[in-house]
Amino acid sequence: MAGLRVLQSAPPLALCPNAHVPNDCEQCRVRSLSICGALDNDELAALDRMARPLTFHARDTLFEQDEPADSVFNITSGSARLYKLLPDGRRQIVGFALPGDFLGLAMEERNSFSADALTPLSACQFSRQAFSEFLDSTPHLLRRLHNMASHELSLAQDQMVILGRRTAEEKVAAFLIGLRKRWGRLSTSSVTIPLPMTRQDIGDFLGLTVETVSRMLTRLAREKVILIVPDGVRLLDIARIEALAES
Amino acid sequence: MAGLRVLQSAPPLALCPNAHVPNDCEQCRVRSLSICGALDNDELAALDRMARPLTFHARDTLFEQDEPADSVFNITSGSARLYKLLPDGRRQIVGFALPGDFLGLAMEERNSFSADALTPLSACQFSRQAFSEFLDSTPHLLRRLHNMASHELSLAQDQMVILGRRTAEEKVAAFLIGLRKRWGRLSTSSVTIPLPMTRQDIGDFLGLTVETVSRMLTRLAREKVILIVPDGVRLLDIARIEALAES
DNA sequence: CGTTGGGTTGATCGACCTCAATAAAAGTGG
DNA sequence: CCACTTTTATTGAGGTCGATCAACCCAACG
Repeated sequence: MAGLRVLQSAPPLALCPNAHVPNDCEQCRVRSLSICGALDNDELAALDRMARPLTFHARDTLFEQDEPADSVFNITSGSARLYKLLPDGRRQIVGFALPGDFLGLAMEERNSFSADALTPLSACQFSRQAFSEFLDSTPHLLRRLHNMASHELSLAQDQMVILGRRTAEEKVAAFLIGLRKRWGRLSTSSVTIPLPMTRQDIGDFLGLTVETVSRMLTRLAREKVILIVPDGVRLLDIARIEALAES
Repeated sequence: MAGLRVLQSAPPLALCPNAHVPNDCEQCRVRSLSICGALDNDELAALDRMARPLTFHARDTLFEQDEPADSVFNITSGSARLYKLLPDGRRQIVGFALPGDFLGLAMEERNSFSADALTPLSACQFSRQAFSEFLDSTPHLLRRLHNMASHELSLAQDQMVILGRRTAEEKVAAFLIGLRKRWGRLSTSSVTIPLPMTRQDIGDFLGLTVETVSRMLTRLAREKVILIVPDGVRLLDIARIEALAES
């Protein structure tokens, strides 16, 4: 996997299945949110034995588009961007992965997009082969995976509406509301939304240029709808911003 | 289901599971392509007993966004458009359903989009409840469903690239290439691509206006890349159009 | 026939892009 | 800890692609 660099100085960040420290899963902060939540103790132990805990630096590549998909990943902390590149360099970000997200839902031969870390990131890595076999013997895990894939599909269709039929301002508002919802599931209150990605990333997610994203954020800030803070925004007028993002 | 009108003069169009004519499935032209392809004879017979064959006129509604999703459908002939509406009337078509396609992959409580027939259409209808239970007892059908959902997700991500990062001309070219591939799986050769949808529909799928779609098709026709024929287009220069749609 | 729902074409407009400059922040090495 | 570079963010001026507005054509159909 070209460009993949795994941290050697692995601190005990892995919070999920870990081959060396069995049953680490039980302390995993994202267990109930991720695929693992579908498993009983015996199954969790079995999955545990298959898992390799990995950590990545910001900007490290998890995997690249079109390469053989030997592994699937379960993110336990940090965030990543998932993107497709056109031959001429244009980029479309198809999603941002947060803790609890599973990469490799499709279980296809090759990756249909690239993924790299936006922040230091830890994940449980599984051999696709082994995971697929485990799936065959654990139908309710398959059901869980299918539900997650269905949910992803639904989000992708929402994103199609945003990309195809919304103005720049609405796009940015919808993006913030969408992220708020996802962060909300992980932490408690969510008036302050962390933005680990750059303006360029946001633009490539929304089908806009960096400049337009910056202008729209500035405009929202000028109108006291949001407050721009380091590495995030604080939502000051949630009703206004939801009205803009209204679906 | 408001607006749903089922043809009463039901001609023997239903080619899949049929409660009144058992084992019709075996003659179903789309069996191998649809979910049914995953089943052995006994399972097919069981599914058969659950199926209600339905036919719709062009423009009939199959189901509507936000309504309770009591049924799932397997299209056996004809085509449909799947779309989301914004409160102010803007529309995004999230996909076109062709024979063999399954509607209701997500198995959620409510429909996340509306669907209506573009042509006379026949489908096998299943109670979502009953289908879900059947799924629990037939893991390889679930696997099949998951594979189809994964494929849908992948198509949705491709569409995100098209919507976010391509020009009007590229969008139209990519649309034609994408349809060609899908029709090709159903029939034999595919230089002539049926277009059962209007220019407005194409526009709402690609994030363009009717006028722009019309202009792009006219331009491609003027440059002898395509030939516009009644209810479709003929691809004259497939290399050129694939270059435009290049992913 | 008149009507209606597509489809095409032209003229004009504007939302967003492009290009450019500057500012602010984050590394990097001495 | 401070110069220096590199990356990211902001802001402005001007250009362009696709939208909007409007006219017209054509085929289907009652």
